[in-house]
Amino acid sequence: MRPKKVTLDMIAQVAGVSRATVSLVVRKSPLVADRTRKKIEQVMADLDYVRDIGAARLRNNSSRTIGVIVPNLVNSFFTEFLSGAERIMGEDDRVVLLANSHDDLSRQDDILQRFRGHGVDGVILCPAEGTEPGLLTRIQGWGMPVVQSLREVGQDLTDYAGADYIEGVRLAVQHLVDHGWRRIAFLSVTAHTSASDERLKGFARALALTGAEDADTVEVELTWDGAAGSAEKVLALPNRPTGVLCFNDILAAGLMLGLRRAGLEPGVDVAVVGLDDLPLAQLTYPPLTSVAVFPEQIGASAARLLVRRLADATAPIERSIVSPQLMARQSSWQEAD
Amino acid sequence: MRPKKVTLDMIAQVAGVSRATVSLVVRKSPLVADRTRKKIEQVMADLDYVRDIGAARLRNNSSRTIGVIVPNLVNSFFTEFLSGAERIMGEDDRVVLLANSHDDLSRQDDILQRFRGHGVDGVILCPAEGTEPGLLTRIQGWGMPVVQSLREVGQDLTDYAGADYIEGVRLAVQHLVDHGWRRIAFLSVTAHTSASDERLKGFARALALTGAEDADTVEVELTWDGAAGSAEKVLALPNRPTGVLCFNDILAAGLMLGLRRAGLEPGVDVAVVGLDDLPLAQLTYPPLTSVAVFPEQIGASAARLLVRRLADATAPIERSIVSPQLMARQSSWQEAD
DNA sequence: TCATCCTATTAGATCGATCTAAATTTTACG
DNA sequence: CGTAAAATTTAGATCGATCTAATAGGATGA
Repeated sequence: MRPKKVTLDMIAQVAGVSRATVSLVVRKSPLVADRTRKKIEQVMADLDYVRDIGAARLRNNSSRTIGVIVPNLVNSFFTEFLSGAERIMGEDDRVVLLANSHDDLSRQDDILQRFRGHGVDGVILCPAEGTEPGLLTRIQGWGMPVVQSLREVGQDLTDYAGADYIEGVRLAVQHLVDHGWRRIAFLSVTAHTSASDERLKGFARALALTGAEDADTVEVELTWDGAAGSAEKVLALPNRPTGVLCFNDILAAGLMLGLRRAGLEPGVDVAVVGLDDLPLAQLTYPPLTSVAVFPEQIGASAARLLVRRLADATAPIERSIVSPQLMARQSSWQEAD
Repeated sequence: MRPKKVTLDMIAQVAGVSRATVSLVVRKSPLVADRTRKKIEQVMADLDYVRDIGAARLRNNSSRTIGVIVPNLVNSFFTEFLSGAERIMGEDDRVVLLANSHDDLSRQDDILQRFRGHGVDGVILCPAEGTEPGLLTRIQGWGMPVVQSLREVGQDLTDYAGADYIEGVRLAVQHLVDHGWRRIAFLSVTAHTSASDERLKGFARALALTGAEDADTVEVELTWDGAAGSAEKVLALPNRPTGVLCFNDILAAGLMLGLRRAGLEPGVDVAVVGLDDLPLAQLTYPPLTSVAVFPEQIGASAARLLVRRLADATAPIERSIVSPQLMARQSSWQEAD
């Protein structure tokens, strides 16, 4: 029924050479005479040959496959991240195995085993909440290179690609202060990862640096309900803030809606600033001031770090940090109209 | 350096049985005696054995890998779609290869070749703009089962999972009419795929069905610039609409901003309705009335269709259509406040 | 006791490409 | 022309699991 697969042997047969020679052509070795190469390439094209990478890997141990594990996929942040990683891997003629840990440790373990069984060459991991540094060393013990991204566990265990949220938060706070919003609160999330720690740390530093007044930190869940209820909590702060910096744009958008429901005009009565600059930041009303962190670029960097490590397992550990950029919009900066 | 890989042979050696028996245990065959199985399982656990699926596939032709090709990844619609597909495949102990065609035909071809080389068991394809039906039959000629999703090319060539946009559009138009917005325009995209055709067709039908007045169709590019400029075009229509139905929520959100910039209040002066009900629909101001199409479910359905076809290549072709649901919000339905 | 039928296990070939080491052909040069 | 050196090509083993067909060891029944 299904047409027999075209193999190296067939090509060899038809071209009148040995399997080994054809293999050399496939791998673009310079050892083959030009005339021979031409002839073989012709036959390959005629028969529509497709090299079986699985079989190749069995012998030479490179599957040209890498795994990416993200903790969720509903946030479009991760989509862009993936998109960047996929792009670079595609350029290097590799393929991306995708999996979603849902921030669940045992699921994350399952995925790693599955990836291992599939012989992936390496992994880009955004560790699930609660991941222990031991996991990283265990993975490396399997001979599987890892790059962490967006979140980090352990100190200098692996290469890392991420955003500079410390600087991002500083930009945001500086911007608020520059526009006269001096009593600032931070709207954070209940889940604790290096991603939230970093922002909190950045917030403390930025306050010190700018001399702004700390109106405290509020934590909500990173869900629609959490976002919806955030305004209430923020407005209940004893020292009511004039500006609020949010963990990400989703919370910021939710906060703006809540403020409005409470009769306050975002950007006029209270300034709101988000982080990440997702596409939705441009679509809220008023458009949301946010700090762009370029997830596509982070994904691409993570991929590049992994490719580099695959080429040289002994290279020194590297960190690639993408610089953030403030996108000032009307949620913090009403122009006279 | 890197610890030698644990193979079936080693397990066999240690357990004092043959490789073949161990293989039977791995595949959970009932042919093995209980005592033997126990012993072998113990050894596998002790040595941390991981079955090499690539090697297995070489012999038995199932890689437990499927490919998913989407035309872009920045739209969070596709993320949710992916998330659903990945979930079902994970449940079936399969792994997802992800690739992004960027709606580019030659890139789509490349990806298919790459997938072929990796020996994927099947593909979920959201065909790039301009894909010919011939491609589908070609893929099937390779012996590679395909499920189309979200977009469809050709008639009943493959299984298909998608949303019922005809009904979705009907719901939206009916809703507009019910709330007194009777002169309705459709804001579409310049790229023509089955996805846009279906919505346009649905629009024509819905007008006929509800007796609403056609205020014409406007096409813009599905980009931020396109969305931003859409209001101008809509307002320039000779027969200025009182309600606008949009291709998706991104355009709808852009349109609302544009309307506001032109001094019109969305939901009061002009009703706006989106399609897809992305998370951002709840975060715009006013919150956007939209038709939920449940991309996560569509992705899951596509995956289920593919799993089914992998099990039985001769099964009749099936279509799985998820029913849409109207989410009424304030962009079309101001309550007195 | 022996033929028969299970049940449990296994030897050996096999999937498709790559690697090693050796064989063959070509070229170069005295 | 002869032979060493260089350039090409190749036979055969190999990666790790699965499949086929055959085998060993009981249990059963006549």
